[in-house]
Amino acid sequence: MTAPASRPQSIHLRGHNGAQGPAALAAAQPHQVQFYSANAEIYGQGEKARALYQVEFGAVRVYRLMADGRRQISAFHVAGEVFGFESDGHHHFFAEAICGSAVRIYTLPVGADVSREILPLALAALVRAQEHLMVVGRQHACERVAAFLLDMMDRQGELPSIELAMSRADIGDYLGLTIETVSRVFSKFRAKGYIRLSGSRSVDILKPEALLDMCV
Amino acid sequence: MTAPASRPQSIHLRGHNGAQGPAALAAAQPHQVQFYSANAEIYGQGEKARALYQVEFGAVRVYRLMADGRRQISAFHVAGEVFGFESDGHHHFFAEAICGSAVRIYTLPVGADVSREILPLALAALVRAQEHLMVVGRQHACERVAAFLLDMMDRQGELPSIELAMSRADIGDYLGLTIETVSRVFSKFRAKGYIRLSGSRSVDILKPEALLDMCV
DNA sequence: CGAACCGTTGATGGCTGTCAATTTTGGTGG
DNA sequence: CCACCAAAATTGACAGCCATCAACGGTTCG
Repeated sequence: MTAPASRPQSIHLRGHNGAQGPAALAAAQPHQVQFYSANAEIYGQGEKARALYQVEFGAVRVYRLMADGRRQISAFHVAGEVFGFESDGHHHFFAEAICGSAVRIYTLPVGADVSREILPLALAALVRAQEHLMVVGRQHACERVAAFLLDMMDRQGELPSIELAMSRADIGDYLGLTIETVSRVFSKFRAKGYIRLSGSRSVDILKPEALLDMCV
Repeated sequence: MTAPASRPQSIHLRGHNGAQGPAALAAAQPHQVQFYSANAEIYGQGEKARALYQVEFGAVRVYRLMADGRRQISAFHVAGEVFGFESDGHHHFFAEAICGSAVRIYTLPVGADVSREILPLALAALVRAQEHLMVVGRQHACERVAAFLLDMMDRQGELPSIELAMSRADIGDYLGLTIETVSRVFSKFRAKGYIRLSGSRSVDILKPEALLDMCV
């Protein structure tokens, strides 16, 4: 998982909310594809923002840090998804490649036509963020992990077998849990027969209904 | 706090991220102002969305419910702020007046010109939601309440004296805490001399630096 | 004046964080 | 192909924070 571009993950390009897909942003200016190796920074908090990013393959984490090192990942992005929205010309977050990844970079000619294309993407991101708030704010550890696994399954074509690009630490920082708690929940799900693990990053969802029930 | 339109809260209209204010959405169609009494529903989850909303006075909560009644408030909105963004033509959340409130309703002629106006508002909302994720996912109870109080102070013109429109239950559901925990933290802050309470909804911020320090 | 609601405070338990040790995994080099 | 190593993941013990349950005071409204 350290070698750049080592595993294209999933090339399934279905937009998650039906709002975004692999199609190019027609009105954006000529763009380029940039490769990032694992843990490479795509942009940093405070940087000037003048582009949008679309994952070609690989996976990206977008996060924020506190002074003492606590981290909150606000979103993961996989192939086809667009990220990098910012509100005042500056990035408020960090974005890093999780594994070797390719990202298409759209520079923005801040025009009305672009707004029309971008708005639905931004709104979808907003809804996702707000829904994730419910997970982090009001659900127990098991429910959070269940929601995460189902979300990942959903994004990888609803196949019952998923490949996680991210570590337990990433998952924990996404769900507001520690690595230990994430690990314990994985073990618990395995013991109950809900999932099967082949290595730590490969998960078979054996009983999606059981996981779905946990989300209430 | 129950009588409609009883207390205009703050008419200070400074947009929080500098991105939204009291100015009308120029390109939107003729609009109307609607009054809502306390706890009145403005829109419900699943409803068709065809409007944006701007608070004239009062306060609004936007939230989501789980089947068992757990609630997560994703945002509060006060005078001048715009809410009601949705991604696929349907509302994914509930919106209610917290106290008697007036809301200006903009019906949307889905055009490019409108997108240009709305996009910055949507992006600001996105950043706020993602920042709130950090609070809920990674901060302790005291830090969450401190962040909340400072945010409220910020929105009411940075005056050290703030009027809370919302109950402890609302605050708890916003911060991912119980009413008891919220109440305990308020008491703790009062004991430490960080705040002073005049009634349960009126708060004087005596040591904003102390609260700021807690947010790390 | 009583009922209902809201907020506060106390006692207790459980979930999850913390600390620590061990095992597994994945990668490297012989 | 196997040995070795560092990093990641798992598991256990324990503590602490916060949720839960409960009781009580204050305020509002009928």
